[in-house]
Amino acid sequence: MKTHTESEENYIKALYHLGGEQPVSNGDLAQRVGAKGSSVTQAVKRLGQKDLVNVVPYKGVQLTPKGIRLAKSILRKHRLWETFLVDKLGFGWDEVHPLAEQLEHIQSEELVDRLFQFLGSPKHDPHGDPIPERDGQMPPVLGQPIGAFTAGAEIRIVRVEDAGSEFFDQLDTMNINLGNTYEIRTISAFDASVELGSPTGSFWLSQSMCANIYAVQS
Amino acid sequence: MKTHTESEENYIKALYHLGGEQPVSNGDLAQRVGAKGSSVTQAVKRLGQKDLVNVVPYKGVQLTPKGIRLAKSILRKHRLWETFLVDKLGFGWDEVHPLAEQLEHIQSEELVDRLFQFLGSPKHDPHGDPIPERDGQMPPVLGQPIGAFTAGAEIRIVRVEDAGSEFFDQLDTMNINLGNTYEIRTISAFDASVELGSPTGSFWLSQSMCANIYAVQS
DNA sequence: CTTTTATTTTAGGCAAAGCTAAAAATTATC
DNA sequence: GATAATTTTTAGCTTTGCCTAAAATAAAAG
Ligand SMILES: [Mn+2]
Ligand SMILES: [Mn+2]
Ligand SMILES: [Mn+2]
Ligand SMILES: [Mn+2]
Repeated sequence: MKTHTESEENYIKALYHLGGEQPVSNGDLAQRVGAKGSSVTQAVKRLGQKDLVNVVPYKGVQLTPKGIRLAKSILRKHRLWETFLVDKLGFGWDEVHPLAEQLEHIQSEELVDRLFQFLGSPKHDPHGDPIPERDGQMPPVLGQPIGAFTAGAEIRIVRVEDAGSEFFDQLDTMNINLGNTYEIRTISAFDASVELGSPTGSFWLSQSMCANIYAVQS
Repeated sequence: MKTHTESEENYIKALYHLGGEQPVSNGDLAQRVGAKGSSVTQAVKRLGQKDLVNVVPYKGVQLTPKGIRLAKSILRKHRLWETFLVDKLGFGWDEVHPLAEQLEHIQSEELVDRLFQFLGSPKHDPHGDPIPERDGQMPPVLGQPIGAFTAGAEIRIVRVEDAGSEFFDQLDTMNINLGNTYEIRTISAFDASVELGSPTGSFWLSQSMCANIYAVQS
């Protein structure tokens, strides 16, 4: 049960985010971790020696099974900490990501298990993203983009994509939260914007807002 | 509000632990951080450049006011996290120190403030050690060693020194916890061991156990 | 199928943090 | 006060992780 540096873990996380189990290009990885390509070449060489990735020069980098396991365990910690910060400490869902990026590197199986219990064995984090299970299984990725429903449908918001702080601000000012339910009133044939109705009135959501908000029929 | 590396923070913490505001020798510091003297010489030079310590070659290293502020803020985080781990996650008080050594390096004022509130604004950690206030003030260091009381006194355990895991195991098997109250029955003139009485019976504590257990009259 | 463009790797540096071994300074001893 | 023992510093090396600039390779365009 070796231990990894923060940098290593960030590369693994980036690889999982970009490609999942598929190979990722040097350039994309460099962009994601915020380093230069040359640094990435070196870094993945180190990861390769630890059997966390397979590197094919000029072709791409791919997580090994071991790398995937590590990626999921970091993601699990990230999302559990986000849940803690929102549910227990009262942070806004737009504030917790940078903090979770620090907390996700704390190493202790025991701590993760206890945190998980303390939070009531959650399956999804404050943004609706699935929290990997202890054994690596992934709960379902919930919902479809709002635009995918048809007029008349009753929907419940179950997930939002992290589309930056302005997006979260907009959700905030419109009072849109996970769990909210609406009726789909209209879907514009012109610009794909959507009119949502609730007991208290109705309002329009732009196409780009809709694209980042996921819901299920309720 | 610059940010510090984990190594830097560990040196600062070690300096505060060893000398408080007083100078500390290279050797003592090396021993405490688990590095060689030569590494320490280098490290404190770097800390000096950041105005966290004053170095007098061959003489010793001393925290600056800025260094003291940092030391206290790390200690605050350490002890708040220990409180969280014990009070909220149900860890034993003998298990939390290594975890807190990781968590103490998480950087976020906001997180510390919210954690503090969440825990009910505690003044002391699970071992009875004072938690520095937001502004650097220190709550009182509680209690006197058990041997300092006189026979007949009613006492309450308020603090234990971290004297290693065997010490904690011993406390555990003897069922001794913070908050417990006893009567001092006897203090041996021969070996300074102490007989404590409780409603359920009485038992003897060796001198070296007593030296690490602090109590107040109750 | 060349040539141009874009991507990736190499080569060479730098800073943080550690190490060992040798030199220098301090402290203790006779 | 000179010498021996201890402590501290210097010098030189290592690894991680990042950088820039140049060389090599792959992909796109003609
Ligand atoms: Mn996140
Ligand atoms: Mn991270
Ligand atoms: Mn502790
Ligand atoms: Mn530490």
